[in-house]
Amino acid sequence: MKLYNTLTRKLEEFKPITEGKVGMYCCGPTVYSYAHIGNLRTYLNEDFLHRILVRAGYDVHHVMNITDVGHLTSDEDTGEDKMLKAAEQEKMDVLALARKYEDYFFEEEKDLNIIRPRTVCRATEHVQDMIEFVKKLEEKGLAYVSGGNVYFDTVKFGHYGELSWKDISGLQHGARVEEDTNKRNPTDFVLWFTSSKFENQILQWDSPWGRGYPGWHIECSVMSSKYLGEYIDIHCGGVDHIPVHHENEKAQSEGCFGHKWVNYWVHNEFLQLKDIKMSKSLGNILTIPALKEKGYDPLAYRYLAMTAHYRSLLQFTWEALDSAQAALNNLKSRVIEIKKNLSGVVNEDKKAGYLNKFDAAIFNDMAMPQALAVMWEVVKDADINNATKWAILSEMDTVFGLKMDEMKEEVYVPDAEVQALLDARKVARAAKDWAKSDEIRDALKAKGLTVKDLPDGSVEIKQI
RNA sequence: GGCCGGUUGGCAGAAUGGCUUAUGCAGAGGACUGCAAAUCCUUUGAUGUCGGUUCGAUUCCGGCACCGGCCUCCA
Repeated sequence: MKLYNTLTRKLEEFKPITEGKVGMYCCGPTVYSYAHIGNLRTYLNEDFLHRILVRAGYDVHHVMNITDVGHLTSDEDTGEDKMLKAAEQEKMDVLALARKYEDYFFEEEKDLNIIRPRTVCRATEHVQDMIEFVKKLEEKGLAYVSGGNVYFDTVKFGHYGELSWKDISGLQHGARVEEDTNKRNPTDFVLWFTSSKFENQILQWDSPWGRGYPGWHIECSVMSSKYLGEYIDIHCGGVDHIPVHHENEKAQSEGCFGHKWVNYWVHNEFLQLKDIKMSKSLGNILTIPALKEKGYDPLAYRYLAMTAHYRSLLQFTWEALDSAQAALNNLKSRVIEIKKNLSGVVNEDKKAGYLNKFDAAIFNDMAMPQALAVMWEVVKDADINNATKWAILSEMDTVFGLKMDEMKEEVYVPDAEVQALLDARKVARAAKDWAKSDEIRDALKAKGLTVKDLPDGSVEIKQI
């Protein structure tokens, strides 16, 4: 399969380090608040990648970190600690807060049918490993202590800036952020904090440099190498991570290991809300529970995410979500119809033809919109039987993850009151008393029930 | 200030040097229905702008306009 590699800015043929296996590390959430649907677009895209790799026959070891250690809002020794701030606001212990939002996060992922990574690792449970890692960097002369903190020396590292194609000399340092005068170079970043102003930071550990806590980037280098080794096939994250977080992870990892670290860097574009930039720090977040409350199926959001390529900005509008929900509903009724009668022989030629077309799309840098178009072709193909359609669709759904196998007619059982209304309407219709019939239909509609008069004279009733 | 990306029908969003510019939703017409709903059939509709290259450009190149991103934390 082909993947776009941020490092080379090119589409490259994917080749695993070990035949048949893929090690994939994805930056996970910082658990001080709910994950919003923008965050989740990235995790959805990573789920598609995971599923596509599985379809390609790989044994995928998917690792995701949970950032549950307080980290500053910047690489400087300034700013505020987001976790600590949230914990104060919610009057909770920091760790309890982290667990709470971690649980919420996986609930949302479950609603979106995202496969849980094989390894989920928490930063707070790997602090000793981080200390060892920083010690190695220190031994190699790539770290220095200044003002009590330990910093990574990006100039000594030698090839900093490769990922974001950043020219260090051209950076306007301090233009938008307070300068940390402890640093030797503007791009240097903290590996271990001891002298930050957060004396009441609850999550602190002893270290050779004093009591403190780790810098933000170190956890990813440490945990990824712990679970995947020093060579990683794919590293994912949002595009926002390219210039700082991933650049820093890469520098410290390659500095520590002494060789190339990640073969393919895959970055997801943002979801964009019209007129609003949604971010946790601004507090204007839209979450899966919020969508559910408005009556949307979380899988409608999953569907929406599939309609755009992962490297394009996706404009989120309520109209777009409505259209995704409508498409999902239509798909559901089609799938239910298809599954009602699966007798007959599968047309293997047609099946192979469609799946080849599908694979061509997904293996070409995850062209999910095109894969969806192929799916609709199958659904609407009048020349193949249901057995063939279902054989194709069920395979496609291992990638789409729309739970097609669970789609079934929802049987509505009317209560006595509703049944009485239905009986009364039946009588009215038999007498051709249309006014009365319509009146009852409106009354049922007010209760959230739609009535369909089927051609055979029976009545179908559904909850809206 | 520096560096990037984008502009496709009503919305979202693919693709492509020429053939009907996917797909979903919405819209229109018809069948069906007492009327609806659902379904089925049919169907309208788009490449920001000005130039250039070319037999031919939505696609390649350049100017302009507008939108967005990054250089701070962020998926």
